[in-house]
Amino acid sequence: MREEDSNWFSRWEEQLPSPEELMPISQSLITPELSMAFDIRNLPNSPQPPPPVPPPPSSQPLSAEFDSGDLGSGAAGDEPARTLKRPRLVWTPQLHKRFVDAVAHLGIKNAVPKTIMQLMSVDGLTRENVASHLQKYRLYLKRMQGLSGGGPLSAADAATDHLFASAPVPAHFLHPGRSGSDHFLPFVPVAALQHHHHQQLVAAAQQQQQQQQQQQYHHRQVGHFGSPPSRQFEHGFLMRQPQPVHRMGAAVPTQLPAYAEDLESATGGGRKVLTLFPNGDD
DNA sequence: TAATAAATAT
DNA sequence: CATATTTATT
Repeated sequence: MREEDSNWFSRWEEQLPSPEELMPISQSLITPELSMAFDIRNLPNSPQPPPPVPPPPSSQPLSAEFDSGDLGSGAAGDEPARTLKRPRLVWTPQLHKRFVDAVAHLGIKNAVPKTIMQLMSVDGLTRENVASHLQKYRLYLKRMQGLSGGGPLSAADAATDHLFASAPVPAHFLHPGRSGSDHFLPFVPVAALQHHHHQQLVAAAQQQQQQQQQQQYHHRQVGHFGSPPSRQFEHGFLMRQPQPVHRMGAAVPTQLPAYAEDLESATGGGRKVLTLFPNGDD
C-alpha cells in the first residue's frame, strides 16, 4: 500500500460502497427539483405509439419548492430547459459489468453500440456513451491480447484499466477469428440477479436524482434539503420500460434483469456527474 | 504537470 | 458504426 494506491483507492471506495448503506443516505441526499421526461425516445415512425408520456416537453418548471431565487448568482439569464449539457457519465464497475454482459450475450457480431444500449436497458444511458465505452473496451481487449503470451502482468495495466479489470472478460472476446464464426452463445454468464432488496428506495431516490440531473449545474454543494416528499413510490421501478425494438432483423435475446441508476455528486467541486449503477449483485 | 476517462467530431 | 480528436476530471 503506497500513497499511489490511496489515490485511486479513495475514489474507488466511493464506487463500490454497500448499496444498502448508501440507500438511507441517498434518501437524505435526494433533493426534489424540476421533473422532465428525458426518457422520451424519438421514434422516426411510430406505428402504434401508445405513449404513456403525460408530461409534454413543456418543461421548465421548477417546483420551486425551495428557494429558487437566485440560482446563478452573477449568471444573468440562465437557460436551463434547453441547452442542457448532460453530466459526465461515470462508468461504475457494475455498469461496466452489465456492458460486458450485454456484449457477451449479443456476440461480437451484434455487439454494436445501438444493440448494446438496448440490451442494457439502462435508463439515462445513451448510444454515445456506449459507443465511447465500447471503443475503449476494444482497445483494452486488444492490449490484453498483445500482452498475453509471455508478457507478464504489467502493473500499469492494472492501474490504468482497473475498471475493466473489475469486469470478467469473456475469453471469446480475446479471439476474434476463432471457430469460423463467433455466433456461438452457450449460455448467459449473467448468473441470477434476483435481489429485490430495497429497490423501491433506490428507485425513489433515483427518480429524484434524475430530476437533479436536469437541473442546472449550479449549486456547488448540495446538502440535504430535508424535504422528503412522500409521493414517489408510485412510480414503479426505474428500469427502462420494455422498449419494443423495431427495425431489428434479429431480435435481441432478452433484456437483462433490471438496473437502476444513481446520481451521485462526485468531487466536491460541484460538477454533477451521473453515475448509473445497477442495483443487482456483482 | 501529466494522465485517464468521457464526450464530441469526423 | 468506427475512429480520431478534443475536452474535462483526477
